[in-house]
Amino acid sequence: MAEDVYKALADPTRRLILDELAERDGQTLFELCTRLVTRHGLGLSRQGISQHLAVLEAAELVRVRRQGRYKFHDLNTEPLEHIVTRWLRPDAPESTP
Amino acid sequence: MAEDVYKALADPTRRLILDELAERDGQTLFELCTRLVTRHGLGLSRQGISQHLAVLEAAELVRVRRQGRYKFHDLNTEPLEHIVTRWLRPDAPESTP
DNA sequence: ACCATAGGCAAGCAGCGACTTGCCTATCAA
DNA sequence: TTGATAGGCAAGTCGCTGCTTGCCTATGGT
Repeated sequence: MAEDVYKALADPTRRLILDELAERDGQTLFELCTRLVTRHGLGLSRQGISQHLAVLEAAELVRVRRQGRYKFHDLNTEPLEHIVTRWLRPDAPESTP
Repeated sequence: MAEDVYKALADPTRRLILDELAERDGQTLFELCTRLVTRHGLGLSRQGISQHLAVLEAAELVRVRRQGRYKFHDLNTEPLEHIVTRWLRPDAPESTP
């Protein structure tokens, strides 16, 4: 659902995960765990991050590709486009010739 | 705070309020009440909408101008710009010459 | 002065969501 | 095959938040 995007972005930890993936795509769950702890100092269980990734995946903000026993996560910014254009007024300066 | 924008957008009722204001700026609380009920069919108390407006106002998505006993609400889309550009990758096609 | 309208404050309830803990499955290396 | 690594499932706790109800303030009309 496209409506899940707003819910997915509501949590600050999920936004940090998106930040991490924006910086380096294709990270696995454990990579994200260690980087979130060491770089952002948040103490969170592995399961907590896994659940956050599930939400981001449901919102299609994160795409997943499996390979062996690894599961790589890629950022997908496409759903973000719609959430701004929804409320852009028709009086936008660049749309008026 | 800019972080409040995500929280403000998380609720579907608040998004409807933004829709209403995008269509017609400068509505008062009672106007929004009646229009949300009649046009979108959601049964919500006046106080509920008032609290939603407080959240939107804190996120600076809605600006307020008082006049007599009336309080008019205007949409402000400016905070929306940042929430997309935050995760836009540097590999954007239009930025590469 | 009176009453109706427009809005605000505060307490209370109920449900969702974030997080943990414990256990289970699957893949790779030795 | 055994053990270690990568990840998943399910139940349970706890706090936040959306919503209601009741009462209060202030402005405007008559």
